[in-house]
Amino acid sequence: MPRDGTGSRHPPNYRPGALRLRAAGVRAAAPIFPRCPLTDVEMTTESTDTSIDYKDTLFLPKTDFPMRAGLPQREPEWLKRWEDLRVYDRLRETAHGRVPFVLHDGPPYANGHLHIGHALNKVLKDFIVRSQQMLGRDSRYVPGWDCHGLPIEWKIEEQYRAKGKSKDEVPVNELRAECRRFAEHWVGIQREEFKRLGVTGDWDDPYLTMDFHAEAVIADEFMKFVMNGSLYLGSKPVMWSPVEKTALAEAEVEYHDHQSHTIWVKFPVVEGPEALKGASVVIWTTTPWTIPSNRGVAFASRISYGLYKVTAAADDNWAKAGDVLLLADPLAADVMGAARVESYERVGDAGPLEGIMLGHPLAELDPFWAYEVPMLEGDFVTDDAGTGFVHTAPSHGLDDYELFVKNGMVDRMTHNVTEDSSFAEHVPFFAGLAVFDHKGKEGKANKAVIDKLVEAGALLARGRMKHSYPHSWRSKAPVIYRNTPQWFVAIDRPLDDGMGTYGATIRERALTSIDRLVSWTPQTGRNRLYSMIEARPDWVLSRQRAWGVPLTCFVKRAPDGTVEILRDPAVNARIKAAFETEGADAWFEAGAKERFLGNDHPHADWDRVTDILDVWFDSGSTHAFALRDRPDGIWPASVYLEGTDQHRGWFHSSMLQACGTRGRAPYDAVVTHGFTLDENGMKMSKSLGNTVSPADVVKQYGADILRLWVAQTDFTVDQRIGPEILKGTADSYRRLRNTLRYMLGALEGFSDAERVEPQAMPELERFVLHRLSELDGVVRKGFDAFDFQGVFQALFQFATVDLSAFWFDIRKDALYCDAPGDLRRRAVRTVMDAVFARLVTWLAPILPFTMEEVWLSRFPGAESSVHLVDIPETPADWLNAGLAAKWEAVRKARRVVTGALELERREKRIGASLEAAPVVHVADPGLRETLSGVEFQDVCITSALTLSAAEAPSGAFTLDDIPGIAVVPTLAEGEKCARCWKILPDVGRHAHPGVCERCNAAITG
RNA sequence: GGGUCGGUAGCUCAGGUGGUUAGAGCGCACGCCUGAUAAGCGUGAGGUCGAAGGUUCAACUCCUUCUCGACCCA
Repeated sequence: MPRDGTGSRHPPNYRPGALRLRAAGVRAAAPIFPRCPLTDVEMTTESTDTSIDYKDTLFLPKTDFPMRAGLPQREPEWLKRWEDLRVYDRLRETAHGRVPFVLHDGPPYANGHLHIGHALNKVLKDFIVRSQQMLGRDSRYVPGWDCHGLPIEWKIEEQYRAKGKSKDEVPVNELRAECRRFAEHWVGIQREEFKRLGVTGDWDDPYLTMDFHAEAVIADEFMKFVMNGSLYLGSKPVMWSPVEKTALAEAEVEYHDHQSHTIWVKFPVVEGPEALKGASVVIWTTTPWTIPSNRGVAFASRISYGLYKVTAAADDNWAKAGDVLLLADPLAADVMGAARVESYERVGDAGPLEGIMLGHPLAELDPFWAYEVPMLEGDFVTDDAGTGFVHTAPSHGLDDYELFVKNGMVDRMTHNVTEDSSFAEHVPFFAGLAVFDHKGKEGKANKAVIDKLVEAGALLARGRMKHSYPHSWRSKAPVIYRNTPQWFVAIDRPLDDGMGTYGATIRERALTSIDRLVSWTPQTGRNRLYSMIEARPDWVLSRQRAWGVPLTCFVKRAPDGTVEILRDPAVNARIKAAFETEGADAWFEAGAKERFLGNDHPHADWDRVTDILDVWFDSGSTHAFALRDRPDGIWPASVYLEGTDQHRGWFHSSMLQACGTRGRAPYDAVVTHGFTLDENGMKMSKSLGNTVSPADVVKQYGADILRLWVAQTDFTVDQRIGPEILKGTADSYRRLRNTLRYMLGALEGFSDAERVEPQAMPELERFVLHRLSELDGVVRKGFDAFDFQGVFQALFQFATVDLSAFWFDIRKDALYCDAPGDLRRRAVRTVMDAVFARLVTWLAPILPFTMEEVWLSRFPGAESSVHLVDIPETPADWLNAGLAAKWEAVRKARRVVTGALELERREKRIGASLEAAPVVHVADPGLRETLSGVEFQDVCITSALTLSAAEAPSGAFTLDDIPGIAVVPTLAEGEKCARCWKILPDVGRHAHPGVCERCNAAITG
């Protein structure tokens, strides 16, 4: 359709509803402007003064704030600025005396670059730290690093091997020094990577678990366990590589297929109900070599067991007619099949199995095995494979071991297998025979055991099977479970330490803390930690490694095998003092024993323990040296925040450690986040090529986009990230950025002199104040509940729906065209200023870079920073529920008008809404009065608008969900004001010929 | 294999104790504006609420099973 660009542009065939309106005899109830039916409108009139450009007389938004952010380039500039301004330190000075809030940092491990999980974690922490600060607290954050441990030690060993050296040739403290250098290197790198994300904190003085003070405190905390009697020397099965003759951690193990023997073995009932006399319990195992170390048989009471009698079998068969076997009912047929039984019958139920005693299958051959084998309830027993009974060797399996711990039978641990997986000298028949040889190939042990079982008549069947089996990832050789001496902390031993408020034992204190002292976000975390701590066995503290804090204690071994632990505060004090100045290396120096024992204890009697502490003890102790011992510290921490995997990790070890040394949890609140997956909800992996690294996001989009992604996601469960999602995040960012940009433009030159009191404002502005007050509550509550998603969503919707699409759109006219002294325009700018002050500070914890840019654009200055201010108070009396309800109704009515205009636009009868002057039929008198009081033509952005009490003519526009309102569109009468673009009848009657009355006055001044 | 948690439009999320045609924003399509312009406004199309059973007058909401995914453990 042709356009002349000068005024009204009604097509010749325009058929307005006005005719119908007139025909229906409707009279406008409250005409705002004279209105004329469209049939009376003349065709396009040439404007008389097209030569005059009134644009310069308008007050258009003015700002240098760029529409496009260029975050990747510009963010480093803000970082530099914050560093120069010493923002974090300055806040510490000015916030002194406020209510303290301390998020205690869970230390990441100092190796490798950051991945997306690190970024999520630290950004969430930063949301908390910044929001708490701006909410009026003294919010401190000291980042930390976990520096000891196996992964770093391996790296150094690898370097040695590459040079053809063995780590055994290297003096311990030389190795430790290498490890320290390695950790230092990565702490430096990670620190810069974290800072790049905009994370604020005491980056100049972080805590490291390898700081001398930290090592001294960790040792000191350990010695508290020595002194309170909870430490003991025990024995526990660990993954053991016979080839390398070393224990392996789970991470050092990989699973490959392995060909194993399978055997079905009979254990005769020697003590039990009459019905079971002469019967045998049948077990199935893939590790025949563990049979000589058998100490029990596990069953599950939820499984149904039966007594089965063999009625026919070949004469040369191991299973003979007349044998009575106990088997799980669902598995009986399988077992009989494997045993090549020709026929059998079920002769009865097994009955209760608790308390039944079995004999060892090799007991007949040698008194070595003449002990009772108890039947024990084990919840790990299943009836989907095997026999429904599990042969239990507490020294060679974790389930087995824990079952014995649970039943108080750890004294029955065996020591039958030596370092190279061969049987010890004291084991009859098998001494010297190995499970795996020095190359990891099958040894002679399994075959020998099977032969002896046959000889004893205890074998029911045998076979071979291929299954997934753990191997050393270094030698690729299969591993075994083997018990080794280890140091434990007793979880259930009552501690006489005067800290019994929440329980006598570590477990009691932990469980009470979980229930009564700690708040959980999300709530599911409570149960998770509770059930873990409720069920966990004693804490194994010792590792046979070099890079860590040693178990600083001395032992005396008595000839009967018992072990005494030295408990001397003077010795402990010497150790701590040495560590403070020299670090834990002091323990490994020559002469350390003599130095620490001093003259109080015969040096020959005592041995120095050379194991190092589980790194979980290090990080579990961070609350002692990073909170308690820092001048800026408080205890307990306000909050700990980590991934859900840390229920098993840091939350757990910190809890145990603190319950042993302080009698309660070291935190008041725990926040957990899920894991970050790819766009399809799959785990990220290099091989799948679906990884997203924080560095890539920062480079492509900027840190604020990554932070925005965090804010938009529900962090309490697993989140997704990927190209499409990030693109969406960047879109949201742009939308928000432009809204802020518009405010900057609209506020240009605003001064206090312009301010208007709320009472003097139009209702629309007071409605916006109401929304601010409402949002203030949402933001404060949301930040305190760590609900960043809720906060951001509320603010984003406010910015797009209430501001951009509604208030800004309506008030553009006032902002651009009203005279500067006009009360309405002043009210708009006053409210705009209030919106700005809040929106920018509310968003500052989430988008620190962009909000700083926005802030500086308005308040430039060398000392200016949004991060030095608080979220402003919002007057409670801005809240006005009545007004909110009223504007809810107004906006509904507006929707009907815009709907009607849209139809006109579709039909090409209008373009801009200012071309229209609709008649709005409102059935409800109350609503009609409301609309007449709010300058509804402004709200609808039409040049004129008529409210009518009359019944709507048929054909008037309505919306199903908004009854009682009908709209008849008509065209605005008059000429287009060359300045405000409204079509008004008075245009041409003023000194400035092409403009309306208002504009004429505005120009004239 | 066990335990825990989760699966609502293309994307990010809302949907008290079960109750009218399942909502929002973004994106997309279309239209408008051209004085927020690599912007702004409007309208619209998108969902068998992971699947199948069951309880109920009524289920996205309760139960069971299955499936997919994640974490922890084995």
